[in-house]
Amino acid sequence: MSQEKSKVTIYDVADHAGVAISTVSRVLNASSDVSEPTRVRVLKAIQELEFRPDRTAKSLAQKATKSFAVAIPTFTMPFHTELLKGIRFRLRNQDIDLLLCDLGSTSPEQTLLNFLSRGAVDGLLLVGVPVEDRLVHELRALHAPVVLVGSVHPDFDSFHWDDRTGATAAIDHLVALGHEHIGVIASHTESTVQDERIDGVETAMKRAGLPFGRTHVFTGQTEKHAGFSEEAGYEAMERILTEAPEITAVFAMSDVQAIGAWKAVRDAGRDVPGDVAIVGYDDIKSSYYIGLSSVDQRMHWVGEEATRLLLMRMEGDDEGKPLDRVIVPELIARSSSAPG
Amino acid sequence: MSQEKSKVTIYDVADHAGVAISTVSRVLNASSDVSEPTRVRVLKAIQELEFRPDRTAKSLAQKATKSFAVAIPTFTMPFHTELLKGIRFRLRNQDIDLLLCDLGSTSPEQTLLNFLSRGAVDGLLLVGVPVEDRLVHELRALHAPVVLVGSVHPDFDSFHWDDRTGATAAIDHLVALGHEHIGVIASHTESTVQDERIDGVETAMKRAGLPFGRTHVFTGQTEKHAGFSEEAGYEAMERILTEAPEITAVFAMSDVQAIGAWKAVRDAGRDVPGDVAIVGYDDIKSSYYIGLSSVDQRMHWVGEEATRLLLMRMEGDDEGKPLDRVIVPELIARSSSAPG
DNA sequence: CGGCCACCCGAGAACGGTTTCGGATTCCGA
DNA sequence: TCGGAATCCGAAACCGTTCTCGGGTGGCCG
Repeated sequence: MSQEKSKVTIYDVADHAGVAISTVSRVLNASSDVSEPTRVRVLKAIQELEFRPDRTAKSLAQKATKSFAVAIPTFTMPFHTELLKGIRFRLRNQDIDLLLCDLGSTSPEQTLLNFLSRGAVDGLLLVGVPVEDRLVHELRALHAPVVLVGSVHPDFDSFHWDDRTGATAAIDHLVALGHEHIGVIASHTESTVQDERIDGVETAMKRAGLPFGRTHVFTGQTEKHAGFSEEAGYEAMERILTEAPEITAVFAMSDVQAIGAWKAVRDAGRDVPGDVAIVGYDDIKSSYYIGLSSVDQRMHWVGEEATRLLLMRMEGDDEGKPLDRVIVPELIARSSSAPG
Repeated sequence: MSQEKSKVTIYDVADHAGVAISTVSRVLNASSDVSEPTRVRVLKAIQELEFRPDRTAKSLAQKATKSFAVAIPTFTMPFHTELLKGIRFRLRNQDIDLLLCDLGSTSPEQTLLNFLSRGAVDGLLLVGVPVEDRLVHELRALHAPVVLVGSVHPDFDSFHWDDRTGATAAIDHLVALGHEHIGVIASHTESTVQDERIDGVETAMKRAGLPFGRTHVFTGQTEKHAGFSEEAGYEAMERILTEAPEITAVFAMSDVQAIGAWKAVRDAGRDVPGDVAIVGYDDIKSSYYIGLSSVDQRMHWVGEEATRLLLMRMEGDDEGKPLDRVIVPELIARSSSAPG
């Protein structure tokens, strides 16, 4: 057991095999241009010395890292899990490493800029971050392909959702069940995503000839997770039950909020869907377990496709214009909004 | 807008500022030994050229990547999510990147070996992989600190669970509720973890003077996720309901299986916990939502602490013997095993 | 006025690979 | 027998940093 302290390099292998380092390199990269006898000699030397090429050096020389990053605010949120599963699925036996950059919920922008300033990645999957001018500039400086998920920009490939239609589907469903007074549980933060969904709600309600206004939107006061938490949903529902008892159906901006709302209804001694029907958004795994109706964004599929596209770009497939794919969410009806 | 095609290097900056590259490097690394006037001159040059130091080159020169990997079989499994949250929590504002190596459920060993052969990381958090001799050798070749989670080896730091006690706690709980015929839902794969838990069950049953044997262990036939899936739990429960109707309480090896079992009970027109009480394992988020009793492994805490230790090791803190921390799981009683 | 010590900064050698370029063999047909 | 192409392989440049070492200032003291 020759317990070498220092790392064995390509030079050691070359010495041991009696060849030049370039030959060793050729063997490593399965290049042709090397005769069988010397090939096995080098291979034997590699074996005996237990040589492992250094990843960093290789990256520097080849100007490629064989890895890409997915930057995402709080990757452990339940609805991102499905996305990650999709990414991972596409990556199986691909010999490409995945760098996870969690942007945190506080200042995603800053974290991202900080991260990008390093250029150590062959591609970037940017999830759920609105792309502003300053950011565009930085992304270009990456000199690597970028695929956007959940946001749009003319300069980059993107996958994003038709939030308006998603919300409309939820409302149409509730209206079809006979509900006339529908409340919305939203987060207290500003976001275009949320605005569009509320817009969709308004459209659907108007189309059904039902009243809807800002007074039908409720929020919890909890700061946790920017108002997307279970607690926030619980609080919002409490307010609905006391301030707007005429409401018989609730549409929440996320399943997590919806779950909180459900709990509030139960704690108030009321019944779901008997007294209040509930529809959430995201269709996380738990919703399936507990029977919460929800709007499915096809997260897994998006993860897969976005990764596929990114890999293509990373292999140099430029083919003109950036792609802009719009995903239309679909409602999944379950027991939390069952009829009757 | 000087749209440089090629990347701007430290040489360009040096030229532009009229200094040597070593000086630029000094400025970058906040070293002293550089006078204020030249410092601002270099800084200005960096600004104007929008210079970003290359991460790969830096890593090569410094022999450090400022990143570590967590290798884990299927990182999207719900009970790993909490672990990742803990890791991430410990990493906030740390300027250390996280490399995710998903080992897949098929041949984790091989994937890991393949991944390690690259040595591009300052440390490794190895989760849920039994450490055999061949692997030990490879891990040493990493020349980087390794922290084990969910397995043990005398040569490495490790965090692992006292599965025996965890199982015992679950059984004690059910026994205390008056159950005398208790079934176990297990996966059909071999694993020391599972063996130890079943061992714990036996001990607890024996202590309570109740019968227990291999005939009380049930599995589903689904191959999905090596029998740790919801489907497998469902199938196992079906078998229990028909083959062993005397059983009034079930202990499942994972919450996911328990959820499947619950569904099977419901589909059979029976009641939880009235007809069958259920206790799971892992305490995933969904369990909290649906009221499933479970054994908590303190995943978040473990993730935090393991990361903390790894970071310490990465900073060169060797301090003698590897640490071996045993975590004692605790039972969380909820409605799926409520009395009466 | 000479010597010594800080203080800055530049030259150049690493770091561990890839890749271009050209030289030395060998093989073959003329 | 010789020219030329094909085949293998070595020398050296290169990737973009860090870091060691040493040299040139200027100030201060004897």
